[in-house]
Amino acid sequence: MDVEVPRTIGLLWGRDEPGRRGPKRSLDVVRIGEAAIRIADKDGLGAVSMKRVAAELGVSTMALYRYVEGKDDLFVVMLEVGSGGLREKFSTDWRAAMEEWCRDYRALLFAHPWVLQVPLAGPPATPRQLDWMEAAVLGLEDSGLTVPERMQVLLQLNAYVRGDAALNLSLVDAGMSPDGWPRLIRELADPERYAAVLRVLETGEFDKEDDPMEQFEFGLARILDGIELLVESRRKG
Amino acid sequence: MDVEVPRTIGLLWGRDEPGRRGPKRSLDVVRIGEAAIRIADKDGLGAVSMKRVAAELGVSTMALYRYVEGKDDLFVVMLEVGSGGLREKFSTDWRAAMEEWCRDYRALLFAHPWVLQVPLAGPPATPRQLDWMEAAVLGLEDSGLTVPERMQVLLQLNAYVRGDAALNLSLVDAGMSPDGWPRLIRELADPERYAAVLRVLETGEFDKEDDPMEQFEFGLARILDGIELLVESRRKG
DNA sequence: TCCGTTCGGCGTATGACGTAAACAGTTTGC
DNA sequence: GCAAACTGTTTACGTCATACGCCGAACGGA
Repeated sequence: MDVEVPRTIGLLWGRDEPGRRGPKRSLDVVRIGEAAIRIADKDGLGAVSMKRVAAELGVSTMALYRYVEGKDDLFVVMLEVGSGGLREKFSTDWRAAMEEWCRDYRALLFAHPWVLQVPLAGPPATPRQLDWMEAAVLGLEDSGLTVPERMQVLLQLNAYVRGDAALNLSLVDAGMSPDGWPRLIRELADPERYAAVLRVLETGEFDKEDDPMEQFEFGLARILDGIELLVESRRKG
Repeated sequence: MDVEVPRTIGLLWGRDEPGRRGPKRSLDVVRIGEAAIRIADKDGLGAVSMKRVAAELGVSTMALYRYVEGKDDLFVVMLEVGSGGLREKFSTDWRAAMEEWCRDYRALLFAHPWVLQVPLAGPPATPRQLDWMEAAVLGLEDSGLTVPERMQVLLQLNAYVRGDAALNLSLVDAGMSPDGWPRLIRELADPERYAAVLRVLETGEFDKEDDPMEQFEFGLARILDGIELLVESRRKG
């Protein structure tokens, strides 16, 4: 009835076999992950190559393969090591707790934009990933929601935070001036077929850049409003 | 005051310069995009290489560069060509319209899972991408929401549909049996530190696989509930 | 009609990438 | 001390995106 645990995931859980024979190891998965993260933070996920990470550590490329099965594995390690920043104590009120959770998450994504580009391979299975999940599940525990409903809430919040961050970061990433996109659309779009979009652009509400944080909080409040409806219906009915 | 339009985006808007001298072109961006999509649908986005796309079209690798500036550009074309499936007529009621929009979007993502993996480079700027936006904006037009609020709603729905699809598809992708993940967690997670998560797993609500479509609709309804609150507050107050 | 310009498709070449395999040096257990 | 086990390195291979130069096709002007 044993579960087959992928090797690197085991390592991240501290399941390191004690050293026996041979030379001492000069690295460990965490240091490798930190080096990769340093590169990704500076030059983007695309700049993370085995060679570059090895160089950052002053070691040959192939040395990494003693600690990590391959590049996919390296991504797993990066996600784990880079997923800090979760606060210790959350509010007891479920709504406040969820707000805090989302803000922490958002801060993480803005600090490490590459997280959004890592091709995710399955549900969370490493300690810090689970820390995030634990905090969220715990925060919802006194909400009165059923278990599937709580999972649904998690999905929604997770998706919202990621979506918001992805949009804001991609704008920066595309190197567009704030009014670059509206100008482009006005130039290209057939005014009849895209009447509604153009009408929105004409209001000028796009050019004046609202505070992204404010936008984020507004949307979050709306989502939590919806969830609160559900919570209340579960409490009453 | 001219706007600099990226070459391939111009092509997609039909801004093809009329043929002049030289041999007739044997391809066009749309056929290239279709070939790439055929490959991505079958073997994933990772299998889309210039060589492979060219082979699919019975042409040499370098021929593609006459139509597409590079691989990033190819992705833009793929997104554009693959973004069909939007219905013609939407309900006039904003909520029903948004439901239809989300369902169409979800269907698209399940038909072409690679869409979620394409590194997106900026806001939508091609015809079909804008069709989606037009439909959504139009659907919200009689909601009474302000323009920024409508954009917020769009972001939320977009994020939710993508997040839901990403989760469901990544589970399939990781090749996990339905109970694979819970088993793994139970094996690895410290029962004290991850008490809440483990409590959720114990309910067994995870192993029995709910209909994903039903889950999707449930979550969507909750989000729309939240938006409806906002709509009503704008109508009354 | 003919020629020069222009352009489409192809072949080759380059440098980066991920990683398999063989190797050499070091530590440990017997 | 010797062999096993384990370390990091070197070399090598196949694949990738793509820069460059060539050839021949098609058209415009003469």
